[in-house]
Amino acid sequence: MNYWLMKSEPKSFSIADLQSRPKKTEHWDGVRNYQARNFMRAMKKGDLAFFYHSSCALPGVYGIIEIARAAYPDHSARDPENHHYDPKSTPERPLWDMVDVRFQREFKRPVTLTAIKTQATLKSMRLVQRGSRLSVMPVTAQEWRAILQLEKKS
DNA sequence: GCCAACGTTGGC
DNA sequence: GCCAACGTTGGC
Repeated sequence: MNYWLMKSEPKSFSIADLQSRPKKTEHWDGVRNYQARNFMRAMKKGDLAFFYHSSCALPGVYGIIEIARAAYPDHSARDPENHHYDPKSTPERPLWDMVDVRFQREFKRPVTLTAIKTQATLKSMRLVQRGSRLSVMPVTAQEWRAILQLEKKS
């Protein structure tokens, strides 16, 4: 089983939005970065991910979601009306993928980016590396446990 | 293949 | 709104 972190702007899609969906499940579309896409392709059903809120008052990890379906073509890439439309993606050769995620739980209090940055054991986390802008990234088992520890402390 | 210009991300 | 950092595009 692998661990991940997935970013979303809560204005567009928050962990509360996911919880309110039928079966608490939604597809994670709109990823248009090759490295992030490749990470999604490496995801397996049953993997766990942190739901991270970005570009908001309090950026941080807000809860835990589960990968409910492995990567499959992101149809939003072929919709000219969609903000993430990409004409390079065709039915024969879909360029972009998405996964389905299911709500698992929301933290009582978020583990903020600030808290993560000040935690010595999380200094090497990809999230806080200089210039790291990936919206989907792997998390090690140690980092996963450290974040859960921070949740308890908060 | 180089690289300038441009677009995007995301914290602050 | 600013801006640093990075990715992508496209002319040459």
